[in-house]
Amino acid sequence: MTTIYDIAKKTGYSPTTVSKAFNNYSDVREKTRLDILRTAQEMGYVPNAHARTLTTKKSWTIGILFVESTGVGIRHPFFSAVIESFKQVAVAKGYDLMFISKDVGGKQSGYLENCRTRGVDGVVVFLSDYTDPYFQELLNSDIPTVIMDFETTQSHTVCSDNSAGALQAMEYLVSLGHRRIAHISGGMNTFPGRRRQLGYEKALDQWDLERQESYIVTGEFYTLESGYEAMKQLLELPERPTAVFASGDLLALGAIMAVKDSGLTVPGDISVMGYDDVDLARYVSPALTTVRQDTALLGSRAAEVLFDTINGSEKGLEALVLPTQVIVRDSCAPPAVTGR
Amino acid sequence: MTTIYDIAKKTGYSPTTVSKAFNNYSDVREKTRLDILRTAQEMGYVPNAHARTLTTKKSWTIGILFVESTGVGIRHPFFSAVIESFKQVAVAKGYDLMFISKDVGGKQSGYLENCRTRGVDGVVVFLSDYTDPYFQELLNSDIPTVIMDFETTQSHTVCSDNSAGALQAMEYLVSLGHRRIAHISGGMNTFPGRRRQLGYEKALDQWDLERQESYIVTGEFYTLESGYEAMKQLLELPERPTAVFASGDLLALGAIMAVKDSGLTVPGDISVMGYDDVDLARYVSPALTTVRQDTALLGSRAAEVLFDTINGSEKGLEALVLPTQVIVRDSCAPPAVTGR
DNA sequence: CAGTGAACAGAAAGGGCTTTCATTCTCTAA
DNA sequence: TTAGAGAATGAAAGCCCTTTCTGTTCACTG
Repeated sequence: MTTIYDIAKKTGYSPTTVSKAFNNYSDVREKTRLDILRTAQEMGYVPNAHARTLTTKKSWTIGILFVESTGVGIRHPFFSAVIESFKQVAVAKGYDLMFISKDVGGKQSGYLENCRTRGVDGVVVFLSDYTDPYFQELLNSDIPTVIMDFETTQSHTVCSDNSAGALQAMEYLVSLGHRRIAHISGGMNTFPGRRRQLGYEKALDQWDLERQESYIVTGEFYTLESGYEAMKQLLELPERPTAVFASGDLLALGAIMAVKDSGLTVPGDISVMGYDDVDLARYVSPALTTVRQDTALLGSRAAEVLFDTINGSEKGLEALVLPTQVIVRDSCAPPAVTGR
Repeated sequence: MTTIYDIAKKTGYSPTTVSKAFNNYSDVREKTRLDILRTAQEMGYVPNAHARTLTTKKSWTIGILFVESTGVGIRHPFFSAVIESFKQVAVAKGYDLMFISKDVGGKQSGYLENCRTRGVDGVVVFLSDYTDPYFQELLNSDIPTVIMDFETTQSHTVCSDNSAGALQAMEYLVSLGHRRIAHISGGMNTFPGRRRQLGYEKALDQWDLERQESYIVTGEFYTLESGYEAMKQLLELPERPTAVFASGDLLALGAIMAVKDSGLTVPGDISVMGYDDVDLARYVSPALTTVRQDTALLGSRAAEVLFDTINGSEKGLEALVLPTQVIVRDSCAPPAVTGR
């Protein structure tokens, strides 16, 4: 492995000058610099990031903290979409991304410890369970963080406007003429789930819609299966809703299957609306009407906020809330005019 | 930041002993070790991975090299599924994962350079274009690598048996009674695409099926759109195929759309088979009959092979080829008995 | 011609950890 | 009692790089 000492020896300059040449110090003559750079090239020199980090305390590494309970991991479409766009900004600024795990070197520890050990310059956080004590520990630390899909005053946060998104969805359904609209909630233990349900409830007030306890059913973990079960319940109601707003696309797909299985049609008998606009929403039949989150923007804005902090801008904590958009496809229609 | 020197000072032992205590050297008395560990805990000591790497030349980091042309990045379902399972093995063995980009610190360089700079212990490679000169450079280096979805004698490789998978697909179609089977190829410039097409052609021979130039159409980039276009072409053929084997699920979905748009049905008029079994294959209608790759196994086997190499097992190069499986759903049926 | 400042270069001290080798201490056996 | 064997500990060098501070040279200025 070639080091700056080897280059120093070969060129006759000191290691100091070699280092300076690489770091564009002004007190190195251009000719000297070129000489050193050329020799370095010839000798196949590659700088050692660890040695550099050791002295500069800067690792040019961002940690990705991503924990969710269902085991899909990276495959999670929302996560991967956001991270992809985050990554582009990061790479452009010279940072690389590293996954942070809870245990380091086989030993049970915590995120914070792993972050410190690895010396990351910042962390981007995706968590389904924000009550995780290890996460709290990280939050209380001085490591720059940006948290996705959550709100707290302890860190920068970036999320889309879940409540308003739900409201938009409801507005669309109302505009089609629906009055009996049910909600398949993602559950109150995830932040977006809570917010979307809140949006749903706001909508009930706002347009003075029928409010029934039984119109809110919870589908755990945003899975297709739980969406199916939730819809089954809704279908058995004496006063069946004419439309259903599901807190996630998979929930909506499950709901659609349940409707079909019970011999009814979507959107003929029941309209179903999703949330997220995952890839497959356009491919299913009927294509899913849903609320899209701007994942690309979420990722890039998060990156910008984080790098601003890392570079010491004193803007104070940012709580970005990004707008959503209703994507109209084929799973919603005006309610059937039934005997009344 | 607490260092071993701080602990040394506080406990009265030397830094050497402190270091040894952490690394379970046998020449540290148990009492001493416990004393040191407790003090470390109290002082909030966290080891510095960079310092350690600097001396040991081991970073406990695996680089992920993933480059593809279409811009989906991490969202790529095959990639993310494999990496997720790879990651689990890696974390269990104490390694963390880091994305390797082509340019390091804003400067254009190469994967190899970035790997060396970051001092990764190994690399797992996903590339759509294996002729990339930067990749060749890495391949020729001495950094342990495992390459997914590719075969070469210069590195470990892990891929599923694309050719056999295609053969299985064809076998299934033949078993349904099809004789005029077309192929929507992913193109010859990706390794899996080539192999699958090879399997298709083998099948033609094996079952003595109708062989027509025009039965092979290429859908670039495995996109839905190109699948659609490819199918359009096939539909215009004077002697229309009764079944189509597509090299990827999105191609197949596009094909199905084209069939529907032309007023025909799947599988009534034409059977369509995919490859990959992406998540959405089960959700579309008709649910897609396809060939599944065992992504979990691909990832974990790749990890094992790589860690074996890193830990110096001298097993020689491995070229793992994993079996595939036909997943029967609703997009294939026996050919319609047309006027003959 | 002394004095000044710019331009260029290098010595040396770290940064936090590991590892080799030497040293000290404590027993045991003769 | 003492040589010798372990057991326990530590000194010091090294990993590769950055940065501060000092030193030298040289071209000018007044």
